[in-house]
Amino acid sequence: MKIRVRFAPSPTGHLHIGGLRTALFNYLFAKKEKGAFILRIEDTDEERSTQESVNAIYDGMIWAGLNWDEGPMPDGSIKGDYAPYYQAARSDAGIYQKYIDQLLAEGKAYKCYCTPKELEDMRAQAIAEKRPPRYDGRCSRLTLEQQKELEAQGRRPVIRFKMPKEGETVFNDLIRGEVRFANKDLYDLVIQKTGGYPTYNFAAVIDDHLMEMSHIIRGDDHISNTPMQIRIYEALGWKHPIMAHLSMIHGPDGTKLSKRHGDTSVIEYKKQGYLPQALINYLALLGWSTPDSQQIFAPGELEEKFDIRGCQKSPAVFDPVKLLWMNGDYMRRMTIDELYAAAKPFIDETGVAQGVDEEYLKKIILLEQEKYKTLKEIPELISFFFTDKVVFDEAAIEKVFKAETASLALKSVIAKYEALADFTEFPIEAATKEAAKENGLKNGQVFHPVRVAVSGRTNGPTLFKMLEYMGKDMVLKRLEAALELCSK
RNA sequence: GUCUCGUUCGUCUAGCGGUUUAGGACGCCGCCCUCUCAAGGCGGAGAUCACGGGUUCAAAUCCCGUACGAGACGCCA
Repeated sequence: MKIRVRFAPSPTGHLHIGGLRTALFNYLFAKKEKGAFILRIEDTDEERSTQESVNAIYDGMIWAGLNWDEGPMPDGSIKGDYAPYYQAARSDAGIYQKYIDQLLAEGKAYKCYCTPKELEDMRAQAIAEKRPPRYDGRCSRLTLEQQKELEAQGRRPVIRFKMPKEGETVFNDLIRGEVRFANKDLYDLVIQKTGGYPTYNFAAVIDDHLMEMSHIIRGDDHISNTPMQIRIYEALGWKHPIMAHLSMIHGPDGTKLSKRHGDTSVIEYKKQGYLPQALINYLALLGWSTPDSQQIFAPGELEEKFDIRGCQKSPAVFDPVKLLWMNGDYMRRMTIDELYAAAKPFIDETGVAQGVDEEYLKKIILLEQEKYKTLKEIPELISFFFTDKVVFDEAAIEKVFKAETASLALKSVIAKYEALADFTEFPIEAATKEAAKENGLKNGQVFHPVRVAVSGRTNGPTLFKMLEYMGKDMVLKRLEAALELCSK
């Protein structure tokens, strides 16, 4: 059997973390099984679907590196032999209508004339009477005359699928094993809306079959749809794909991850300076693991090691702190060229290093590589190299410059540095230590004021390299200026 | 309310009947390294495996209940 899986988002907003994870598991499964990963756009919600959202989904997927083998492409072209990949276009092509007509003709579906208001009242009443709020199938008993009468009144019907009411529907879920539903708990769901578009439960079945999906990997919020979809497959005489329901991602409060939890758009993570590889690695580990609990995966390793049997049945809480750690870990593993390329847009955005020589900027970035957790914090950490004046941290002044010996330390260091012909790391270090020794100061009593004087803060890169990169002129200027801030 | 699914350190997880004093990771704490901050190294605290019954010589692991949690119940997907 050819392995074919899909990610089928509805374009009603940005691609979010939950959606990305579903896409990722499908992608990894396809890669691992040497199958095809298909993108299908489920835009049958006429009110909410937008092309803008489709573009946002493309952006998110491409940034995350989840390239699809089939589907619509951002440049407007189409890849794959099962086009169209937009459901609205498929609907316009009459693809769904054909099967609607077939089910109608076979008596497996019927017209329902209930208005949204009537349905809402029915639900409200059912809840009040503590009954399940489901459609009771009343329109299935309408005679032809009654239907004509309602149409004469100007009512437009929806089409509902006639669910079996007895027996049970059982399917074998790849992740959960056997799942059984009593058919009495199913209900006659709408398969075609008044406007002529199919509903999700119907369109997904038709397309998954027509596009020859071998497996359906989706969130377990779809589990209760599954028996009804299976009944539609059967009514059409089709075999259903293998089902696999992923556990949900939860927020810290234990409910399904939503916007207020940080289920923010994938692009927002990009803006916040996360690396796509790190986000993907983190997401892969939410609800999935290898037998040895491996944490960090080299490029291509996830694709190789993914095994759907490692999927967790229970939901996972999204932990931004671990994501942050992982992002930092990925940043530490980057070569300077990689890091520079990734950081450049963030640096340019702030304008802190405008016109700075590339090789020089790389050296500066490298100085604090082990400190970065996101790309976004790089400009702030390196900006003191490029500003005219040092921006001092108040606490640093208080702690370091107010020391009795600060002024003495700076003065002696200035004298030493002025005399230095070779202003590079090791001579600077020797000169600084000499200054300390000659004045009976501990190294720290000199190092710390110098550090604050040139950088404005107490925590920064290794001192002497920093001074070397900064250059003699700037260092001396800053040391002089700092003298003003010291208590005598 | 009904149905479905789930339940191992705070969090992500390993574990698929004996090798378990329940392993790893994040976070937390301590020590080392050290010019600061990080990073790194080492160590520590942290889980009566939700609870109660069974099955078995033996259960975190199998079965049944209970509790709790989540999801679904749309002319949304």
